[in-house]
Amino acid sequence: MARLAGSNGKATAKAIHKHSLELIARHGFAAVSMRMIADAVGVQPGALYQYHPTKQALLLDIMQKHLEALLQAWVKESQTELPAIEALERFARFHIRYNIKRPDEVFIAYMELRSLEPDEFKLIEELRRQYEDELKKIIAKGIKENSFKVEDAHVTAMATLAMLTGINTWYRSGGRLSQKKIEDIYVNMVLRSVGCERE
Amino acid sequence: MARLAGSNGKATAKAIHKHSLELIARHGFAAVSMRMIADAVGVQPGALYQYHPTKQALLLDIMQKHLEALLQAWVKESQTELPAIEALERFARFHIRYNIKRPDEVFIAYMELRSLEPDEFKLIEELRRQYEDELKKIIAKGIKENSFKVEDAHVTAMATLAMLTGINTWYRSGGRLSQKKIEDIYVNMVLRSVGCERE
Amino acid sequence: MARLAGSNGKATAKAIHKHSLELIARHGFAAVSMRMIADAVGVQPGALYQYHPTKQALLLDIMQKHLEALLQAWVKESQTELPAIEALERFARFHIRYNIKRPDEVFIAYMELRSLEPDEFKLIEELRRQYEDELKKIIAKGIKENSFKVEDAHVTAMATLAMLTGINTWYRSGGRLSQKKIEDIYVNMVLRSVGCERE
Amino acid sequence: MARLAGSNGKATAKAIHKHSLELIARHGFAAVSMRMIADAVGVQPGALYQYHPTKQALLLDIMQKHLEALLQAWVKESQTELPAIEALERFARFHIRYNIKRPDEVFIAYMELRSLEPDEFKLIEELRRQYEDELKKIIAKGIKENSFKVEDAHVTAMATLAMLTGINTWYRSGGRLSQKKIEDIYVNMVLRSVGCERE
DNA sequence: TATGAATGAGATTTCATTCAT
DNA sequence: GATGAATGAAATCTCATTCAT
Repeated sequence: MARLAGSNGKATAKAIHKHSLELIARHGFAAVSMRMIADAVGVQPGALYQYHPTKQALLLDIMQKHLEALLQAWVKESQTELPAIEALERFARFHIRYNIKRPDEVFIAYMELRSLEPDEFKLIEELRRQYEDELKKIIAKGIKENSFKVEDAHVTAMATLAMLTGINTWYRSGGRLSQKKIEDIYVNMVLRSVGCERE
Repeated sequence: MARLAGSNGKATAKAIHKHSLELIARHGFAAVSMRMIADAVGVQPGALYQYHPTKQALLLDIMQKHLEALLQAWVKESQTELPAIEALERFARFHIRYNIKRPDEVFIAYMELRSLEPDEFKLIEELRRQYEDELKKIIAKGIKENSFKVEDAHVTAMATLAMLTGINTWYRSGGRLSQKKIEDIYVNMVLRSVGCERE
Repeated sequence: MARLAGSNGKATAKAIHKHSLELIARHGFAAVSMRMIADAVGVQPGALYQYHPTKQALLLDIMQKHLEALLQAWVKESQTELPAIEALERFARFHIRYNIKRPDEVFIAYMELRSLEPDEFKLIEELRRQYEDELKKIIAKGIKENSFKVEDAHVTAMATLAMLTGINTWYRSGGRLSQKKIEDIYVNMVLRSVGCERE
Repeated sequence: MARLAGSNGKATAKAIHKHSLELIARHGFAAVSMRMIADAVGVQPGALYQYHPTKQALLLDIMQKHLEALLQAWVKESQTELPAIEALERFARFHIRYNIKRPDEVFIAYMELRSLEPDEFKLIEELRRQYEDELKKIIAKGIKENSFKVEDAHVTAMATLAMLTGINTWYRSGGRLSQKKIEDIYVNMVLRSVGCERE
């Protein structure tokens, strides 16, 4: 009918974001219908189009916001003057902590790349590349400092990221291991894998 | 119309498998229609139902066949009496070699779990668990033999698999590094990450 | 929000009329949405309902205003005491001149009759009939005066109107022929077609 | 569900054509929904897409088929060696007879030009131009033969066509005048309008 | 006088699936 | 073994309209 008493654009926008996130992470973008999202939000499907012109645009918004927030959070956390070993540890801990709290965003950013149109894909890939570069820079520094013993900087970065991000495939909060413990285990594995033993 | 001269069930079955694989890997199960598959195969959509009772069954068939073949291939390759270090190296090399040749199957087996019905999911999860157990056994052995220094057998197995399977996210045949070289780099990282330095 | 500083009802009403006219003429009533009109005017769709209770009413307003203005203009132009030949020429020149300046109104009045509700249709048809009757009266007079040689007054009127109104289907201002020249050509054709030669 | 016993593609295609024609002529292309057509035909809306890939394509098909049939019919009817006066009469009679039997096609071909996409429009315009050229050739011949007295060949052709096609706006079969009588009246008006008196 | 948020209905189109042939 | 014709349901998106603000 019309505008409901008490209805509020900002609140609806947030609700759409939240429920899209959950639904797309659980079922996949292609398997989630606008009706499902609308039902979750508590509006009619047509109302969604006040906030995103297409279903695609909704997906792009989710991915873009996530990656931009990730980058910004790392920029805040990182310290340029750190030795490579400490920088790597800091990166690993940051990555685990940030991602473990946002499993849906992380999952979507990785799984739904194929659902993007070419231009959208380029945009997201660029953001992802920027984040990967942060790790590559640390590894390159470690090599130059002679603190890391690795065969190939690029391969090492990819392998490290895969390992760290992989936590999300099995971690459930409240499980056998505390988050802190998991962080420690992974940090040790990562450091050993780049050939730097800590006693 | 009736059966076309020269039409052949076995060939059609294979073609369906091949094209489903490619299409589902590229676009995702939910985004692939039976018509798309039929077009790729060169038949009418109805013909697909001679080979798989539903679209779901087609997906299950693909995933099940892949995991069973993977397990069987590993059984053939593995040697029970090997020391853990060598067994881990053998496993890593096997995993890389096998998966790098079958990116579509691997991708689907990982990505489309959520597209399965509960019963189908249980079946596939059981196969996946069997494969993971092979790696866990090796790690457990290494711990008992005192050749590995790891904090947690389960976490180590998960992290190792994530690292190895992650190759598929960036590897393109004909790239900068030969497959052999990649194998070597990853084997070294894996061995170092479980705390066992070689030479 | 509330009324914008500088917003002005009269100006908005005029803008709605102008842009509706253009859009409906170009795309057809059914193909024009209230949103399209609102965008062209530069307001939100809801604002249109301050001026017309429904989309239908907007269309009726356009058609009615046009036909009433046409009739009034002819009343002003016509002179009852003229001989039929001169009256016919005057009518033809008037019709061409008036319509050639208002292609959108003419087009809509003819094309969108079917978009009207029965009652609206009756109202518009009555206005149109009044205008046709003006021509029929002239032709009847010419027959009585023996200055026209035609087989059927009604058919002649219909044919003449079709011919004259047809100009709008091909005329573009600034074309090969001046408006004056077109008028002359058509007047000659019309007069000849009712069998009255002028030397 | 599935193919119905006795269902037949050719018959359905014809039914779609017939009912689309009627509905679009009555309500206009934009105001006719695929569901309306499907209901008239007696199938589900989806079934229409076995015959035309889009609603647009259905419209184009109707217009193109009509204009091609019109041209072909005229080619069959025309005789190149006729004097211009007789050729014009023959054209006028053909046009009236052909169009009076197909009011829906004629109406759509004229009214729905604006519903076409640019490429479709070009295609239809070209066919329409070919038909107009047939009349223009006759008029040009009459001018060269000195049997017509007209000011401008193009304008005369346009005016003549408008007059003739205009019959469809008021003619209803079974009305006051027989079709033969209407033909005669219009032929006389047309001939007089090009300045050629017949006694 | 106008906006901003929403509705409920309906538009075109696609889909998995069926089954007579 | 495969086609050709169709279904019934659902998808994305648009629309006229409403009404609190």
